[in-house]
Amino acid sequence: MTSDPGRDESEFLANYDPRDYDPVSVTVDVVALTIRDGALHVLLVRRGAAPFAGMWALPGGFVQAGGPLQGTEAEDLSEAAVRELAEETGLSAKGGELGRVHLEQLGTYGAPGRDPRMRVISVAYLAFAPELPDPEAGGDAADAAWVAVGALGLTEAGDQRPGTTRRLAFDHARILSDGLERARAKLEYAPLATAFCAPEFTIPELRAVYEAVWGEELHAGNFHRKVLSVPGFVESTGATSDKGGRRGGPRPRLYRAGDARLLHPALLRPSREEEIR
Amino acid sequence: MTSDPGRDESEFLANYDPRDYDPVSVTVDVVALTIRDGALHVLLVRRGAAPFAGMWALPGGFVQAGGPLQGTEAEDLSEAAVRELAEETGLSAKGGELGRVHLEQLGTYGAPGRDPRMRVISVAYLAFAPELPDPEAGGDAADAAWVAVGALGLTEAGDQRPGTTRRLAFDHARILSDGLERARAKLEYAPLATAFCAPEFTIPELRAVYEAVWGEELHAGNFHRKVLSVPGFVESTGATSDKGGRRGGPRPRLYRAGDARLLHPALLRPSREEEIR
DNA sequence: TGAGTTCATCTCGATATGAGAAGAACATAG
DNA sequence: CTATGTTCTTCTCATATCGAGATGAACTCA
Repeated sequence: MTSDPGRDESEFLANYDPRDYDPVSVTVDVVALTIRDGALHVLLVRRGAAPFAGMWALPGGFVQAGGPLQGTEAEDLSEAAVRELAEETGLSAKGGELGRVHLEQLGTYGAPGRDPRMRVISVAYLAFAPELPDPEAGGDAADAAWVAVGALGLTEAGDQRPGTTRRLAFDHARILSDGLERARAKLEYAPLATAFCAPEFTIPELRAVYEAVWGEELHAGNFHRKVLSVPGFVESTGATSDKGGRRGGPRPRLYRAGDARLLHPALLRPSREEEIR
Repeated sequence: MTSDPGRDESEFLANYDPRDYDPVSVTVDVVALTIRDGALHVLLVRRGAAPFAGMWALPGGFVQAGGPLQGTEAEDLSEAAVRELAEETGLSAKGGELGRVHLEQLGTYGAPGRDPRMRVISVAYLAFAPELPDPEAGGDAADAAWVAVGALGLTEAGDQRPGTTRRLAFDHARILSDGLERARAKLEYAPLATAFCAPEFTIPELRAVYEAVWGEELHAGNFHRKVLSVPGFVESTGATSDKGGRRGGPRPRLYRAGDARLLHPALLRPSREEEIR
């Protein structure tokens, strides 16, 4: 050990040349989920450039490292996720459509060969959004659309069933599968379902979110009792919706998201018994 | 769209030069946890080289990109985690001491400026190990040791309290904090506590794991009832420990880990009420 | 031998859950 | 306008789970 590590360090930095190492690129990909027409949808872009040109993919792109070659500012990973989402879909980031989305890190995918160009490490993010307008393609994307998750033919193994029309590029089928499983699990113990709703929502709307994500119907009475009994999940606005349901029924009451960060006790999905082993 | 995307793609790859981009490095860091003397310990190395020479850090290092400059094989991220763990601690990877550790991805940290050398993205892994021998320093590490987590003065904000002797390099205090919170949460619904134990263990030993990770005492009778009632958590060996407890008591029975992947119903920690808001 | 500790099991009240029922409010077809 | 069917909201009841405490037997140590 030296008595002056500070000197060692500046000396080290002066002699350090990153170009002596094999290059690795870092990208950010986003699994953005929303509910449309009662079904879970994911935001996809059609690739306009190689590799995998013409195939569908999660919105994403390279992280701006910050340096002289491209003259870009260094950005944190979550900032890169929001930027890519905005660039490739035409949705506005700050205060606009993307202002109310919940964003969290999903995982990082770095198997050798997952990108034919070079060694690419992808940091995947998971986003939950209320119903948003149709996206407009931008950046490298030839097209962009909300696609029903059920139409992608995802298998439990993270693949797509043969015959599925919209094929996903890279290992994005696996990333999407992981994101869906995370969403299903997290709805149990976190108040995330409200992120899919408008600022004011009804209990039946909230139940529709759970049913869309979990893919199974819930007991309306028990769900209602449960949501109101979990402290901080929702709070009443005192108001009532101005219309009844599409097929009849009384006007439901309106609620806001509460201040709880965890749901206790949790809302467990009925089908969990199958997954235990 | 072209009618022959394959040609586009090979053409693209021929013209593609990664050196046109600002460089980003990717490292893997490991939060390796174990129980020693009834307390939770984490594996740390003392840095021998700049930056942060002399400070303590999580074991880790650069991912081998696979390329001509260094002549290394490309490796997946989890392989890199095991390799770094072995290199810097002298523990043997395959079939040896590291053979029985549980490894999972924790998260990725990429804030600009977190490494003074250059833009570095760190993929953090979380490892759960039964009691292992003392490590031997290797690679870039000047020293390596199991350190009691309680002695590091971690705050909820991911910092270290002033006056703590062992200072952590980079943002490793935050990474460690995140790893501990993941461990605490995951013990609730996954049979991970058995990963801290020998192949055969007693219910009181399992309870000691929960108490060490959660930092609170549990009701022995209720814990016993609960563990035996969760399907697939543990299975009886039929045998009985050959000694009683250190301070008396009957000889406890021996169990093995069961085949459950999720604990249902979960074992909820008593103190969770404080974290809800 | 005696005192103190621990394992393993049981009891009891409080709480949570699943399934079903019922009344009131509403949309829509006729 | 009326009749029919749907939906919201609240109940009931049986069952499952949980927290707290108690008990007897087995064991260590002084």
